[in-house]
Amino acid sequence: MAVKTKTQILNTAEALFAQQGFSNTSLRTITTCADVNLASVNYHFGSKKLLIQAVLQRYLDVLMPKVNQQLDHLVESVAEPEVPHIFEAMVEPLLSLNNLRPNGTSTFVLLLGRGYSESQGHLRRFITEHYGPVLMRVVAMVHQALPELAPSEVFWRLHFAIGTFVFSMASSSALTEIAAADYDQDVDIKGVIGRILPFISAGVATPLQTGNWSLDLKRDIA
Amino acid sequence: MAVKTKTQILNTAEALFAQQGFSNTSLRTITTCADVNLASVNYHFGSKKLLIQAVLQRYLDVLMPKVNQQLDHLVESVAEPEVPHIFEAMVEPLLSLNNLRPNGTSTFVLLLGRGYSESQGHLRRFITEHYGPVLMRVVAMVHQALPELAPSEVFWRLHFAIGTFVFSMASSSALTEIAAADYDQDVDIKGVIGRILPFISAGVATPLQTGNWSLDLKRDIA
DNA sequence: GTCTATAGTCGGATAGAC
DNA sequence: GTCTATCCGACTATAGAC
Repeated sequence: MAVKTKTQILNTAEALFAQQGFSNTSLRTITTCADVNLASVNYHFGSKKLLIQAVLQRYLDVLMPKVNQQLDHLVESVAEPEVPHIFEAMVEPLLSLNNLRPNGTSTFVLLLGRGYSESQGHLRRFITEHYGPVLMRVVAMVHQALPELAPSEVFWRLHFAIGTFVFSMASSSALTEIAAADYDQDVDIKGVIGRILPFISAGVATPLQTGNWSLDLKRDIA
Repeated sequence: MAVKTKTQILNTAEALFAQQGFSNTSLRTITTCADVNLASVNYHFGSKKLLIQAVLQRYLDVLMPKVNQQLDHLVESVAEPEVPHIFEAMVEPLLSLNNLRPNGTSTFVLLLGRGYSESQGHLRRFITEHYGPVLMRVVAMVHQALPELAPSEVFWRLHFAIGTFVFSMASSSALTEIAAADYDQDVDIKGVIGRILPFISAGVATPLQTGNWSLDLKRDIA
């Protein structure tokens, strides 16, 4: 029963964090749902912050090496990988999280989104400290595929892509429901990802606007 | 002093909500910063939830008619409005919120993002109940601009676009922080919107993929 | 309308017995 | 490792004097 309590807490916490967010999920709710004692969280993890990090670490420790591996394969087979190839390379590692745990993919992406929008500094620091090199590599490869873009522009577009991904995962149950009801479609998470990839690839790789967007706008609406 | 307290609360609350989110902003903080009594919030608004709705309503009552008006102008001047035009048409009303109040645009968009990511049901219900028709109109116009796409595909892409926008706004403090630290950039809300528009326009209007994306992927990583 | 004071709730964290 | 019991802080909301 020693190890079991710890993983039981992790499993329950990640589900609740993904559903309700970090700050809206209390340790009391977690321990009640997990059927463990309230004090055991602090015993095993030290604090709520460290529990949050542990929940994400379980996924990142699997995901990041696989992404790195896929990028290795990519640069071996393609001399100059384009943006869609780079994004495609990340899909298989993401989907493999479903083998790790039921609904592992969507859960992980949801947690990632929570980390952003609740903007708790400790989480971002934790991720960049532990998995910085792989993240840097992705950014560098995208930049190499789009040399005409300034580094800051690459930064913004990649975060927009993450935003698209995260929001869609967060709403995916609602979205697939509507799709089923209104369009008679049966779409799973793989299907959603398949629809997102062209969207974000086009967004990231779109050429720079020649004129000033705002000025063009002003003219149109004047 | 009768009306003044009420608007003072609204002004202070919206700034704090935008900065820190709804649940992380206490009535104590609001009333202290507004230099009014703690009990006055419940006297004027009834509850924290209704205060949140009142804060957003002040913006939506100005924004939504303007969006509708811009769409009127658009269909008058352009026979077949394209996707970028439709998105552009929403920018001027958004930016006009800066005339309503200092930093009105960024405040409103931030609030909207918070509303999604904190996913309090009452807020989304409030918005769709009060401003549904204008939202429906936008969907119809985008579909008209992309007749080759199935309605379901339009549905998916518009939600991707919303996701990009909402996530970026909700995380904009985190993003602008990183941009300032790593790229020495000082980006305001107009800059963020200007970067998002080309991204989501390209994503929404991208041609359908000829082959099966997932199968291409499988081949690449096999 | 505005204030003080406080009730009532829920949160994270810990001490100490077992 | 696990439990009970509890501390202490922060919050929403309200009652009642002015």
